[in-house]
Amino acid sequence: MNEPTGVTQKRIRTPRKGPGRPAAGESLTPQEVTEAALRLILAEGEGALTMRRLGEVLGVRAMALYNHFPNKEAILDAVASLAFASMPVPPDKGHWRTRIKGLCFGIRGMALQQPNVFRVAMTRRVPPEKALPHIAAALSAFADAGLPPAAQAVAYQTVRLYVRAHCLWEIEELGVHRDGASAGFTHATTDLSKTAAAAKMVFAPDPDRQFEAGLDLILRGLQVSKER
Amino acid sequence: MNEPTGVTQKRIRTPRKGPGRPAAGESLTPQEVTEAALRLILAEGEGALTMRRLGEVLGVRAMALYNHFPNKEAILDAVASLAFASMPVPPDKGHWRTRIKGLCFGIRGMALQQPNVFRVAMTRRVPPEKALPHIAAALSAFADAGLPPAAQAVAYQTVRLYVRAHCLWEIEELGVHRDGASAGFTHATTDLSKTAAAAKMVFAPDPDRQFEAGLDLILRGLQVSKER
DNA sequence: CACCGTATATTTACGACGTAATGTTGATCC
DNA sequence: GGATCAACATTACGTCGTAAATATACGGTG
Repeated sequence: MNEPTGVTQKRIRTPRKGPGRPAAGESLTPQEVTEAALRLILAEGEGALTMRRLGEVLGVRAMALYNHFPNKEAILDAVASLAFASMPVPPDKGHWRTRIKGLCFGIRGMALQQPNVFRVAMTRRVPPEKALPHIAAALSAFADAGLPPAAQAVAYQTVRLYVRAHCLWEIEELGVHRDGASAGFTHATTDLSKTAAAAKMVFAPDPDRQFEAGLDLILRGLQVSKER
Repeated sequence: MNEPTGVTQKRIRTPRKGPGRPAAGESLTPQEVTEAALRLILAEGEGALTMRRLGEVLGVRAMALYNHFPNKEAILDAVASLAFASMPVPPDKGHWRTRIKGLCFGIRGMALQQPNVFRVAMTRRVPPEKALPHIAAALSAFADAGLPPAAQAVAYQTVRLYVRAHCLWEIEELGVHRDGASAGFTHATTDLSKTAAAAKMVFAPDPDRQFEAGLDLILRGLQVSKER
């Protein structure tokens, strides 16, 4: 039940013997703490992030962390910001449609590769300036699509919410559980078959196509409102 | 810090004196437990749902609950199912568009009236048969819109994810916090004004219009794919 | 009526959690 | 070279979910 996950979390520094100030240049920084927390979450899920555990990874007792962060919440916020900053932002070149889709697929890529980190990043509220590159890129694309500002805002928010929800749903349904282990597809096609063959599709395991299809659906609506 | 919330949680039955089997007809049922848990969450948020606290409300020690549920997770799952069952399902009459919108607005209504319960219901995975009425109603409407089964599935999933994400975002942004208290609108219009006037809209406090606009955007795309 | 198994509760206890409060050390500055 | 202070350790508190052991009353069976 509590077996090691295979991913070994290296201690960054060997634990110190007694109390007192550490040797010169051996002091902890918020960056180190944040990155260690991110690695811990990446490997074993948010549930594995414990003050004691994080301290252990950093070669320090739990309470030492409170010199750099006011509480655990703040550490998680920092992790979320860091994760957000690591998401790709494609350049402002090409058709607006491909730009938007590139943005969305980039986000989904991170969701699939680092589901635990993604979940933390999406669950917490992140300061808007961390997301500013993405916002700017999206709005620029929607502007190039010929949308007036108000419609840009609606489009951005709609796409953003859809992408977020789909990715969270996908990593949840794929059984990437909160605490590291991964399970098989649950394939919830119980006896919905009588409702419609379509119902099967709703829970069917083709997330790639579903993601793109939903995205295209939204962008199609955009196209229409542009043409009017 | 620990002040009463104004909403008093009544004890359903007075606590018993000693151990042993309760008098006839005084035994707990899973329904009672589930409903009490829902009331607790409704009034004070998921964070207030504690085995001890729930037991207290039911006039019982915490461990007594383990006779009816294997663990706390199961109780939360039951609450989620109960909440899901309480969501309105409009009848299959009228234009498909108004039916879909009615469905969505009904869900959002519950989200705004019972944000804490809604969050629990949306956060946990609920057995598909509990959502079957909604699924059936939505698919029926999309079928009436002339969509083939595959497109019905895409439309359903897209709308579902959007509605869920918007409602969660809204109750989060409106400051209905996880543990009962409500804060003001944070109005995160820091210095994004330089990006575009549209950026302001993204975070602007008009959730009603935003919700409907996003929904219309998606349904507009649907209309197009129907006409082809 | 006496008896007993079973369902339901209480009691006690364990380990893990976040963190408040306090103690201890080494580096740095006047 | 003593005082200051930053960064750690230590101890402790209250809370959590829940495992294990125990006690009681009801429903059958003799």
